[in-house]
Amino acid sequence: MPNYDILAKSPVFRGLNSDQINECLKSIHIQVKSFRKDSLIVHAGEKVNHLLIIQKGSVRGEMLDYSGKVLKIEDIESPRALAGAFLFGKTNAYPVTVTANTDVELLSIPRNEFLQLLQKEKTILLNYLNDISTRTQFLSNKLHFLSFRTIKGKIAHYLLQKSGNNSNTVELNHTQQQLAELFGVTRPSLSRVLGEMQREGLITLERKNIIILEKQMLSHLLDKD
Amino acid sequence: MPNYDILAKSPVFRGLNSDQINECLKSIHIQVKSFRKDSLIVHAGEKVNHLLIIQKGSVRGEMLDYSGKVLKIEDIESPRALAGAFLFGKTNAYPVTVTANTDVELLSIPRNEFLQLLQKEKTILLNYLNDISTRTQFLSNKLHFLSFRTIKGKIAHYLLQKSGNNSNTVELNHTQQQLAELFGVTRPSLSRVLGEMQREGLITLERKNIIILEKQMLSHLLDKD
DNA sequence: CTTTAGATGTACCATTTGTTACAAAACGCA
DNA sequence: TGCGTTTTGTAACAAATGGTACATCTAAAG
Repeated sequence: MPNYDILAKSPVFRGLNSDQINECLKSIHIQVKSFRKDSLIVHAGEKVNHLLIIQKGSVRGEMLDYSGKVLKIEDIESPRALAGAFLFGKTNAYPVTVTANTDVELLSIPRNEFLQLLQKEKTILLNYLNDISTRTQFLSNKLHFLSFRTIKGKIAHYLLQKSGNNSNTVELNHTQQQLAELFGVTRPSLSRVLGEMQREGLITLERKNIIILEKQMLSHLLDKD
Repeated sequence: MPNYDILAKSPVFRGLNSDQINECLKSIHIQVKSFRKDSLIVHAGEKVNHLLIIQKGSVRGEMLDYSGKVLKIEDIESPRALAGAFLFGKTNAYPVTVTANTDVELLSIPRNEFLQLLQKEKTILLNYLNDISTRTQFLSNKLHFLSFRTIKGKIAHYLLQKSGNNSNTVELNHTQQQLAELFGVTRPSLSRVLGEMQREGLITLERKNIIILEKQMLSHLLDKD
């Protein structure tokens, strides 16, 4: 049966208390499904017809390649929802195969019932819109970022964005290793290019800071392409 | 004043007839704003507080770089909406500067009023969810695609996706130049790699078709990373 | 102050891709 | 068919990045 306290923390029901959620769910047709550890929950390519919210446990999403080998793994934990943006839209199929990491309980809401919920409860609607929109914005930014071909371009973009219009100092909250992963390049390559840019007089490297010396020059790196 | 016939074709109001749209808009507070050709409509970074639907004319979205130079341009034409996914979500600011290509009329709906509309009209809600979701899915796919480092990997992914499970022939609807742009690489590089893959016995190149010889080998190219 | 694990700088070479240029092939059209 | 345009194949070189290895530096723990 539904655990309203957990659901109250989920991205969809956030902002409602247990009683309100109880009230909402009473009027629509829902199911709670249980899965044993390591059992298959959804297969990649299956149609998405229900909103699935993880009420208990943890699952992993695995992208299978064409030879059946695992490509990427993302863990999704207890109060989150599965593939929110795939409930609507054209494709309408799970992009990943989902497997239970632990014993799992899922709250399953059919798409049409969920639609009713969205119309009835403004908070849920807003939550859901926020969730999808935020993801879209994130992907959009990521894509823009990856569109810079060279490492130098990515660094320039990153620094200019971080520094804003006034400051010339960027504080690094990440290690070079983390930055490299963010940029999709290897750590030594990143380090090398940072060194080059310092020798060229564009920036100065300090412990946890990077000081921008030639903002003008940096922005010109972004012109091409 | 609102042009209901045009709006009936917009992604948001699709499926409703002019009368129904008229009915919807009567109950909420909307504005129609006019802009002269080449005038500034929104500046990048401005808060998105209204859904803007282009009722007449065409606008361009320009991403300005840090030195003030134009980076990319996207044209948005008459029945479409501006920055739909940015009405909600965290960032909530226009990612582009929007300028009028022609004389333009925009239907402007405040976010809160639009929320009411979403709750009242199921069709509009569904339209809007479909729109955002489709964009999210598109971006998600694009990102997955770009995550393959090498040209060979991208080709392999492209061919396997296009061919499906049964067929071994992929019909090309694009020139190499178009494919290269899709992959984000130069045309000669693409051609070279295609040649290599043919010499390696993975594929056979024909005029408008590519025949997959070693599906197994192709999929193994996607394993790493 | 040492110790030690993690973070960083850097060097060397192999691969990959971009750039430019040109020739051959295919295509469309008069 | 013949001509001009577009598309494709390919070569030679430059530039960028990856992979690996190792030395140095830093910071936290003792």
